[in-house]
Amino acid sequence: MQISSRFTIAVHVLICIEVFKDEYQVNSEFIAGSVGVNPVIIRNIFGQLKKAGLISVRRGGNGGVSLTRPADNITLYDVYRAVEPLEGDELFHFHENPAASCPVGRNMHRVMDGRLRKIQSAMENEMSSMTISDVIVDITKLI
Amino acid sequence: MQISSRFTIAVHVLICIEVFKDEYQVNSEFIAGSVGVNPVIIRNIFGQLKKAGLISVRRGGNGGVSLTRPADNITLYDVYRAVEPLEGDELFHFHENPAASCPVGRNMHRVMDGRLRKIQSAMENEMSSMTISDVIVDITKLI
DNA sequence: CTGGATGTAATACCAAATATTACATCAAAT
DNA sequence: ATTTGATGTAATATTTGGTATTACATCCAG
Repeated sequence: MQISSRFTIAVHVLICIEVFKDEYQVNSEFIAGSVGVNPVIIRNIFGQLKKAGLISVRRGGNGGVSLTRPADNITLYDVYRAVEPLEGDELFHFHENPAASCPVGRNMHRVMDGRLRKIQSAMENEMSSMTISDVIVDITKLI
Repeated sequence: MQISSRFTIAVHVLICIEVFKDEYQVNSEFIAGSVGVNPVIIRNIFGQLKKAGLISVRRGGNGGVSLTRPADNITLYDVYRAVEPLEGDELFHFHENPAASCPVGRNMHRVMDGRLRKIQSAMENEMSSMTISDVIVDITKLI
């Protein structure tokens, strides 16, 4: 199962906010145009990014969004956590009812939990090493 | 979005095959009992593990399954790949229609693909470092 | 031939992602 | 204060995928 596109959309959102902040009024409609989705999708992501403290949103006629901290202080992991709320922060889903009567079923969690967490951490650490600023640097070169 | 329980179930299946091979006739019904799911779920996973070359399945009255190679030569990544068929092997899902007219939308893939792949590789490398045998060693200690 | 296992189609249900409409709410500008 | 234009969010629909279950065809050993 894939990680939903909300993650890449959220990255796209943050990049737009930073790149176009001086040229345009960056709002949900503007960003929706760049991403290619419905503005409501963007607004919902606004809500998640706001709750995570990554952006601040202004309502009203001159509304729009802006970053609450420098782009080099926002990692891809921050974004991931903001928009992919996993139950108990667990990337892997465990089958619910292993048989307590079976020596294997009874111990599956004990032997797997640590390993699954290690796998998940490897991924999260890699995400933590990349910032929105890094991505903007690369995209600016291409523009 | 979580990785489906097929992965942990498949690990459970392989462990059962190895641990109980001398004591019981290990078939879909037996394993389903240990995992706590319907036998058809197990049979479908049999199909995926078989296609990946990890197990061989015998039909008929004395049917059942067995590993095709030593448990220390089956990594968690092998299992993951067998049962989580991702489109184009991509863990992350990209929004489909970024605007070609926008300098950010136009270049999102170029600047993100490498990073996403690096994140995914970190996870896959970690999985590759763990074998079914490792898990069995731990579970045997607990039994 | 038959019993017991796999293989798999068909179906159902549920949850989540995504899209869309509609409208309440809010803030700034006039 | 009214208007304008933006966010916030509820409601709904569609689609996809995971999971469960039944039914039955297929196959193999004895």
